[in-house]
Amino acid sequence: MERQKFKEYVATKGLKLTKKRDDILDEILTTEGHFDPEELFIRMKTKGSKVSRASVYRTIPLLLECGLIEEVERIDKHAHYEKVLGKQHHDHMICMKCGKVIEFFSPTLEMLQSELCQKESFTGIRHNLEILGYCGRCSK
Amino acid sequence: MERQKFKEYVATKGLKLTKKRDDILDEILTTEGHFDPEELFIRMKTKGSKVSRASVYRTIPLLLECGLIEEVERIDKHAHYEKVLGKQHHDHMICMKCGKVIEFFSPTLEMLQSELCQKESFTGIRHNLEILGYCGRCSK
DNA sequence: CATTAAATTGAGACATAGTCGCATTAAAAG
DNA sequence: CTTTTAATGCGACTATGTCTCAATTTAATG
Ligand SMILES: [Mn+2]
Ligand SMILES: [Mn+2]
Ligand SMILES: [Zn+2]
Ligand SMILES: [Zn+2]
Repeated sequence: MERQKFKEYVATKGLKLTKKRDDILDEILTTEGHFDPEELFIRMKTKGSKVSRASVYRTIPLLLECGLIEEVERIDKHAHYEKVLGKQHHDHMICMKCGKVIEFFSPTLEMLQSELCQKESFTGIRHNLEILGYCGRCSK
Repeated sequence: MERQKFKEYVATKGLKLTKKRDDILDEILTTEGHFDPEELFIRMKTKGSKVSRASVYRTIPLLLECGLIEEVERIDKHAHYEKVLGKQHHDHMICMKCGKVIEFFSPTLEMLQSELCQKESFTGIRHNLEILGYCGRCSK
């Protein structure tokens, strides 16, 4: 069904549904958790794919635009994404010691943000909340 | 008083309070709003300072650590900072069309985040919330 | 199926942000 | 003033991402 969504998106944009784009989507769909473009590219290469780095980087914005993936963090100078799939939107807590990532979702938080946007006459499209600190294990 | 704080920080760390570090702090203190390291460096160069790019980049983490500046955004692959000075902590809404940045602060939001951290046994140190969308003018 | 126009691709050059090693210089302690 | 230690500038280097362009693929049309 993700492929269908992508196909439709690509069609409405007058773009072509190519084998390479499909391969990239495939690899992302079978990836659990967060990923970054470079790592994705290397993984595909390792598996024998003939895809190029440029194509990986060029496909990511398309998948973002049609809502199949989201940017979740931008740390250490590079972007990280995750597939949206059945997952509902969530934000992240990141442990500065061990790197553990805790995903959380709070309807109250989302609501509050809507209110804050309204107050500023701002039309919020998306947001990114990262809480940095120490996980339970590392706080000790 | 900022210089004093920096001086103390530097002392406790066994570092030296050099003229260059002082110059960089100076330039930041006279900067209104957000800045990025590259722009700061160019500005200092233009004003005739002999400071090097490396020193600017090396001083920023020190100022972060002692709480004189904060990282506020990481967009377009590069980091942006702002001085903390009298300003209270706040988060940002960023217009994806005109680039306008709206600063806001909500005690409720801060409180809620504390609760969420507690629920996850997470010790939150700092956070970064960016809401992307369209400002009042650009929503029209 | 063949033709064709438009989009996509890979390769590698290029860009940008930031980091690092090392010889030289400056700070501060005695 | 001397000594020790840290900081500096320079430029090379790294990492992440973007761009150009010739060659290829797609998909629409006949
Ligand atoms: Mn996630
Ligand atoms: Mn701000
Ligand atoms: Zn941890
Ligand atoms: Zn705007």
